Amino acid sequence: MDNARGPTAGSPTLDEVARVAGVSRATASRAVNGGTKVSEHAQRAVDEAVRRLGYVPNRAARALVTRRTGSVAVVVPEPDDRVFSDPFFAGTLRAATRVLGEREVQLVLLLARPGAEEERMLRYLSAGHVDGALVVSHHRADRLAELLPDLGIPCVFGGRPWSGSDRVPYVDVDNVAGGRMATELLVERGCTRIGTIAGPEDMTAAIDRLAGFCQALEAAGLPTDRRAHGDFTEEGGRRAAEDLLDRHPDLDGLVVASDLMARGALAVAAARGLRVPDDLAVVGYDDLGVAETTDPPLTTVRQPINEMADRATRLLLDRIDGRDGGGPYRVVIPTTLVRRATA
Amino acid sequence: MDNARGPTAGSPTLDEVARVAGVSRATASRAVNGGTKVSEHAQRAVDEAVRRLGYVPNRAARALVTRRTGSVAVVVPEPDDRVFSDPFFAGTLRAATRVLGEREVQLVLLLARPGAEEERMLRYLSAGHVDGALVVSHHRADRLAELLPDLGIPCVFGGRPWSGSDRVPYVDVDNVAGGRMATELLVERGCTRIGTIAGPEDMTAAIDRLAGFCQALEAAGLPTDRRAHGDFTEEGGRRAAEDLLDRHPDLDGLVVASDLMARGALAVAAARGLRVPDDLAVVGYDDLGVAETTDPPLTTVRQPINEMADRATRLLLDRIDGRDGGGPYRVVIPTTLVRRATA
DNA sequence: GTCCGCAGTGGGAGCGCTCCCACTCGCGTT
DNA sequence: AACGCGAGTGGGAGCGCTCCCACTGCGGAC
Repeated sequence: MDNARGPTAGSPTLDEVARVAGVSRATASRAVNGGTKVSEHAQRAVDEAVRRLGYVPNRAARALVTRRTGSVAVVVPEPDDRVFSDPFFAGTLRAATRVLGEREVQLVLLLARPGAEEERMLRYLSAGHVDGALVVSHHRADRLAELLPDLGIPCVFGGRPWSGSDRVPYVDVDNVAGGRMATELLVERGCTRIGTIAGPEDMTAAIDRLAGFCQALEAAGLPTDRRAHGDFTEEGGRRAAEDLLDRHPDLDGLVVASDLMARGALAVAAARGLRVPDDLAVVGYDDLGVAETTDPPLTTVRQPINEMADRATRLLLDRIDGRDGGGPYRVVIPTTLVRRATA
Repeated sequence: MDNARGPTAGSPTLDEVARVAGVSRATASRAVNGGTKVSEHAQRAVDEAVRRLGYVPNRAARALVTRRTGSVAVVVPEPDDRVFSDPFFAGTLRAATRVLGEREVQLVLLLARPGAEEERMLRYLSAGHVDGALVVSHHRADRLAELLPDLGIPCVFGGRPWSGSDRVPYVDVDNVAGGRMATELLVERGCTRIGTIAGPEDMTAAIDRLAGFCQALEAAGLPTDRRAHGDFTEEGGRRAAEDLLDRHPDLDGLVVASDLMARGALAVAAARGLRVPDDLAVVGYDDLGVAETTDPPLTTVRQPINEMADRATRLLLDRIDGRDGGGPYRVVIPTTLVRRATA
């Protein structure tokens, strides 16, 4: 059971680099990490040695002394298994990967359902195994926004957190404005019996979009009580649409809090023989790939998910590096309306 | 710019644990890591000290000496941004997270499009930053199956790899049998003009399903040339169905290599006024959530994705631990047919 | 001409851990 | 009574790195 081919078989160390370059280990170290106070001559020698030996710094050794792990966690406290069916995650993960990759920071994925897994996740985060945490898809029930700041680990939320919004930095899209824009479009179109399929009540994005919906209707002097809630999935949208249309068969406008749900609603409308947009105008939310492919193509509110994740990740990196005093910090990104065929 | 509150502020070390427990650091270490050769008395004292101090081992220090990082990479060499829209990933990631979590191994997500990002990914893997790699969604163009074994890092493929299948361990579902079963169902049903929407030609899963399709048709003495290819997305399925039905309007049976594509095909059939299953019987592939919600509900081949990812992850862990000689190793998991309304 | 300052350098300590090895001690064996 | 032996223990080295600090030259200021 000899574990591998002896001790340092392979991986050259900084010592070897130093020897080959004819300098001390300290100088080699300085040369490897952005050469402050290193003569041009020494720098070249070290670069050359690194190249020849194929030297790669040992992350563990470096982490031991710097107390930095060079990795950040993407935390997904999602009770629902279908997390990934939401294109929101794809975009977030992809953008985070890119930004982190630029800086050679590794992305550790932490998937945890509330309960026992959440326990372990918190333990993990507080153990200092990562330098920071990016929290995505936060729900009211997970008390992450309250707990994380006390863990002493830098964190940034994607989407406005519950309760802790004064303690925790976050990047969000302007969901209130988005909900308002979607609704105003229907008002301008001449709809007067406008309803909404809102998202889950334990997510701030859903609450905010609903608030925007109400604002627009109140401004137009229209009632705001035609509502149903879905869980951001297509099936949930279908059920909510059935429910809403049963209760309000005279609906002529519908604001849906996600494109996936809107697709479900479109199917229900078709099944009931409602022509879209003539009988029922529909506006979705996301524009992350599904809106183009619905039938008819969905008018929707675009979330600049890529920009959002990008900003959030950079903000986290900044905080890890101690830039920007560590106070709360928020970025709100505007949304845009994308007109297609349903409204 | 004082970085945090001094050096060891907080995190107790093993030394402190040892002191509190009244034993040596060596004994404390033994007690903390599965207590071999530790007296019951000492074990209790250490456990107590760990609890009181809230001790958590420093991963970096441990990694430095054991030459183990305690993390594995999940490699997704996916050229397509829509990776996550495929429920295949959700399942894989979720199962891997669970298995890895049990052992306190962290999951590092490596997303890399072929090209520059792939370069970096390979560099990363060879630098020994992770103990092993689980490769998911491998394509012919990424030469991972050839390159990885030479990197000296344990790896397991989810799905049969191209070319390197003799050098690389993998876990796969029996796609040939799955394709055959789906096709046989249509044959038994009495269909005689059976076509297929196959997956991308650069993925083994697609090739294998197509092979099963051909086997079944040949056994029944039916022609196998009614084919179109899609990219496993709904939109791709739609396009392929249009194409296929344009070329063969008389089709009475359709085997589709993924449920998402099948949904697209169903939409096309509906648009053309074809009744499913009476005019056109359809069988999908996956049963990972979308098959239940199509209209009508899709008859499909179930991939035990959870079991597959579970096995693959455990296999990887075994190889990392040096169990099972390190030779090639393959697991092929059977699929089952799930009958719903489309065939 | 002496001295200060500063760029560049190397020695060495030490991060927190594991593991090798030498040691003690109580027991059964000869 | 002397010995061997194995279970349990502690000392200490060392993993590969960074960073503090002391040192060497060499230029310019006095």
